Amino acid sequence: MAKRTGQPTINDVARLSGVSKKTVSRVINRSPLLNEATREKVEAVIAELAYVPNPQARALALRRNFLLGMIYDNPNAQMVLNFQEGVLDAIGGSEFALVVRPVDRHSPDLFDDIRAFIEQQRLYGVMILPPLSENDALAALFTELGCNYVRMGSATLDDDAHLVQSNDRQAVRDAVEHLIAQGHRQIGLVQGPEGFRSASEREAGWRDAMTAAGLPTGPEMLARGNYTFETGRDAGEQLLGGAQKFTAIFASNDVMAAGVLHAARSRGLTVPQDLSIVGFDDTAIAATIWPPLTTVRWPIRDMARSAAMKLIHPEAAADEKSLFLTEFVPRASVASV
Amino acid sequence: MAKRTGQPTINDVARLSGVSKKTVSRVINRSPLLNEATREKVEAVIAELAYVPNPQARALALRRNFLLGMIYDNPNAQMVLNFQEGVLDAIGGSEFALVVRPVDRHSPDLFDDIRAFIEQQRLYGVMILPPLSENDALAALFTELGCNYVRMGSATLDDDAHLVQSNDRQAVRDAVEHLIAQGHRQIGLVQGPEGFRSASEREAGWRDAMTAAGLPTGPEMLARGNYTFETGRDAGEQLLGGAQKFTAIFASNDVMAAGVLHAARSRGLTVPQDLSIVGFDDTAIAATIWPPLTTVRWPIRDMARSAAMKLIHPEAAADEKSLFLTEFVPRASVASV
DNA sequence: ACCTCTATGGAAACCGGTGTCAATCATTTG
DNA sequence: CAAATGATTGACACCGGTTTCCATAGAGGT
Repeated sequence: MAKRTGQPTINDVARLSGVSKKTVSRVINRSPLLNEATREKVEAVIAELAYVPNPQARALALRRNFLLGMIYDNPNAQMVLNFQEGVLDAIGGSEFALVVRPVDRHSPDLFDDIRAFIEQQRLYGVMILPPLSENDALAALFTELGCNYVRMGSATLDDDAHLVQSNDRQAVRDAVEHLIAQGHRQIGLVQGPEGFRSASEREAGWRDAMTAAGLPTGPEMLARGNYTFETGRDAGEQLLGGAQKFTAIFASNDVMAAGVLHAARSRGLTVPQDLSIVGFDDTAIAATIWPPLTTVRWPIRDMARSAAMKLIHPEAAADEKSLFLTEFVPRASVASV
Repeated sequence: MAKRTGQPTINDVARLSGVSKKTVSRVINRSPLLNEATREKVEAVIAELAYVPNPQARALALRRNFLLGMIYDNPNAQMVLNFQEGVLDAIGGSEFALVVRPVDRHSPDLFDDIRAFIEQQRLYGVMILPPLSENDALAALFTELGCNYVRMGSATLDDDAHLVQSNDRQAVRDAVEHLIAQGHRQIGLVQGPEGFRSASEREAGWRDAMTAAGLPTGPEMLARGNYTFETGRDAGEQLLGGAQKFTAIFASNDVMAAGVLHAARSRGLTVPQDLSIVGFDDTAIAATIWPPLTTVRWPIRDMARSAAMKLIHPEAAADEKSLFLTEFVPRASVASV
C-alpha cells in the first residue's frame, strides 16, 4: 500500500533491518563506529533490496556532488577522447561521473557560457584542456566562482595543485636533436597558434636545439598553423615554396605534420627521402598516415588520470604527480641525409 | 550576519523581494498564474544576487535530474566527439548536462559496469552509440532499470521513440553504384566486424549494387576488419595480395579506408590511378589523408542532437526525426577506368 | 451591500539523504 | 555495588528546492 513504485529508499532499508536511517547511513558511509553484526545485517538488506543511495539527495545533504567536469575546445579528437578515458581510469568504480562541455574558444560568449555552466551544474571540480587551460583569466573565473579546477598545460601556469603538465620544450629539443644527429641542417618549424603556451614551448624547444647546434632559426625557417590539418598544409606550402631549402620539418602537432606531408606530396616530394617530418602528440593519425609519422608521445591519458585524482582528492592534490614525461617515437617519416 | 559564505538560496531571494519561497519557485518555473509586477520584482532580485537554483535540491524535489548519459565504445574518436557536440547543440542553454561513459564492450563485466553506472547516477536518459546500441540485451537492461534511452543505429532496432538511425544500406548502394558508373567492375569490400548491425547493413548495400549490376560478390571479393586502421590495412593486404584483381575497394568506414590506402601504397599502387577507394563516415581523417577520400557523409552530429531531444522531451520522442539521410562526398580517391 | 469565484501568496510537509547531540547499553573501575 | 567509561544507536533538525492545501484579497454578479 505504500508507494512501492520507485527504487528503495534508505527508510525501506532501515525499516526492514530494524535500525534507524542514521545507522543505515553509517553503513553506507563506512563509519568505523558501528557494530559489526549490525553492519552485516544492514548490508544483507541492502543487497536484498538492491538499494543504491540517491545521488541527488546525498549531494544535497553533503553540499557536494560527485561530478567532474571537462571543458575543451580542441581540434584533436583523439586527444580529447584519450583524455576522457584517462579520467575514467581515475574515477573507475567510484561514484564520480564525468560531465563534458565542448566550447568554442572564439565565441564572444565563452566566459558567460562557462560561467553559466559552472553555476548551474555546481560541479565538484573541473579539468580544463589546452588551449583554454592557458587562459589565466579563465582560471581566475574558476577561482571567483569557487570551483576547484585543474589545468592541463605544457608550462608553469599555476601551482602543482591546479596543474598537470608535460615537458614539451625538452621533448621537442630532443626530437630536433635527433634530426640533427641524422645529418639534417635545414630544419623548419611549423608553429602552433599564437597565444598557445604549448606552441611557444615547442617553438622554444626547437630554438634550443637549433641554436645549440649553430643552425639558423630565422623567420624564413618557420611558419605558423593553428593545430589543424589545413593550416598545417598551408604552413608546409609556405615553407616548401620559399627560397629556403629544407631537409626536415618539425610540426608542433601530428595533425599539422599530416598537413605538411600533404603539402610535400603535392609538390612531388617523397617522404622521408626528400623531406623528413616529425610531429607531436602520437595520436592515432600518426600511425595511420603514410609513411607512419615519427613523433613524440604525449601521455595524455596518464595526465588525465592524474588531473582527475587531484580533483577527487584535493587534500592530496599537491602530492599527485604533476609533470609527465614525453617519449620520442621513431617511425618511418625520418631518414638520414 | 547569516552564513553568507555560499551561493544565495531561494530563501535569500524570497526575503529580499518580500515574497515567499513558493512565489520565487513560481518565478523560476515560469508558472503562468503569477502577477506580472511580482514576477518582475523577484526577477530583479534574482539578477541582483546572481541567484542560480541548486540543481541537486531541484533534482531531489522533482525526482528527476538534468543529466543525459552517453555510453560508447568506439574506435572512431572523431565520431564520438562529433556526437558529443551534437548533444551539446540540443542541450544548449538548458540546465541539462552531458555525462560520458566510455566502456569496454569486450569486458566480461560490461553489463555489471553499466548497471552500476545507471543505478548510481540515475540519469535522466542515456544515449547508446554503436556498436553497443546493437545489443538488444543491453536495451533490455535499460528497460529493466527503468532508464530512458535512445539507441543510435543503422537499422531497425526498436521503435522510433528509442531509436535514431541512418540509411546506411541505401547509402552504400549509391556509393558502389557510383563506382560502377565510373566503369569499375572488380569492386572489393572491406566489411566491418561481425555482430555489428552497421557492418551487415553496409555489406548488404554493397551486395545490392553489385548483384543489380551482375558483378561478382564471392568470398574472394571481401575481407573483414573491425573498424580500426590496422585491420583495414590487413584487409587491404589480403584483398590486394590475392589472385583476384581490384580496380576499386569500398571500406565500411573511413579509418579502414585509410588502412586500405596504406596497404595499396606499400604494394606500389597509386591511388586513384591504380585503385579507387571509398570510405564511410566522412570523419576528419577523410579530408586529411592523401589523396582526400571519397566517402559517405554520416550526419552523426544531427543524429546526436535528435537523440538528445528525444530524451529531453520524451513526450515528443516519437515525433522527433528518427531517420537521417547520408550524403555521397566525392573527393580525389576515385578515378574512372 | 452581500456573496460567490478566481487569482495570488504563504505555511508546512516532503524529496532522501547527512550532521549534531543525546540516550542507551555493556564493560571496567574504584 | 555504584559510578565512570566507551561503544553504539537513534531522534531530530537540516540541505534547498517543490508541492499540497488553505487563507486572503479583489473582481464580478445580483
